[in-house]
Amino acid sequence: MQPTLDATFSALADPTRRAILAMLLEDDMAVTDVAQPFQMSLAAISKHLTILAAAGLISQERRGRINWCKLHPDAMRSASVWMQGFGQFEPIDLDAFERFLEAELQNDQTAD
Amino acid sequence: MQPTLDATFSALADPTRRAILAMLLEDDMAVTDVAQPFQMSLAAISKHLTILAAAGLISQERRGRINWCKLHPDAMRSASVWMQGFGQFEPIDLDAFERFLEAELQNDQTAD
DNA sequence: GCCATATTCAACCATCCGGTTGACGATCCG
DNA sequence: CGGATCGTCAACCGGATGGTTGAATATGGC
Repeated sequence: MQPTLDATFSALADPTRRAILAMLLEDDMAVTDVAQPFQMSLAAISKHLTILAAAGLISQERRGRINWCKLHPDAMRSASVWMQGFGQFEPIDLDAFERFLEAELQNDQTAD
Repeated sequence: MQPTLDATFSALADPTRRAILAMLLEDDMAVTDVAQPFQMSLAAISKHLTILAAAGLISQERRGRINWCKLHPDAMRSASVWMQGFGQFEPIDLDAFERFLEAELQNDQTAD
């Protein structure tokens, strides 16, 4: 069963969670490593990850004492298709995407 | 200035608001007409419309005592591009979109 | 002018959300 | 074994969110 549009969109509505997804684009990560760039507590990040997992956007696989987080971009498909129904947006503008990613990361990682 | 991804995604996170957008795909509508299919109060719908307008997803133009709501799908572009950066989702699947729309409307309009 | 219509405003309420801290349960390592 | 590391759980907190109702403000039509 696919997660709902509700779950997807509200998971994506938080900048911290979007930044996490962007980080996971690079590689799978342990929870502690995901949390490292942020100012908030580990517990807070853990909650965010739970929400992302509930929306199907990531999976968490425990190996030893490490919980590996893996991106599942397919979970965005429904939401993406839904939006595209409102107007065929250009297939993909990677330049724009890069700019967004950078902005996101700068906003959220608050290099101290 | 473009509304933020925050505003866009959280506006889209509510099923009522998504249903409203779907309705506006057909045509511009007055607030009262937008509210008609829903069970909640007019004031509640009015608030939803304010949120959608703040996110740039609709505009409201007052003509006489009627406030006309108009869809602005372009406001979804940033969010759409952001998501597409996580995987090139098929350009557009109109069939899937139709199904989603129908599901949305059935869920939200709660034919009394 | 007066009444109905269209819409927002203001106050209020319950619930959800994002964060905190502190305790706890596992697991790895020396 | 014992200590450090990884991560979640539970309780708590303040502020946002989604809804309500009732009054207020235009505007339009007779």
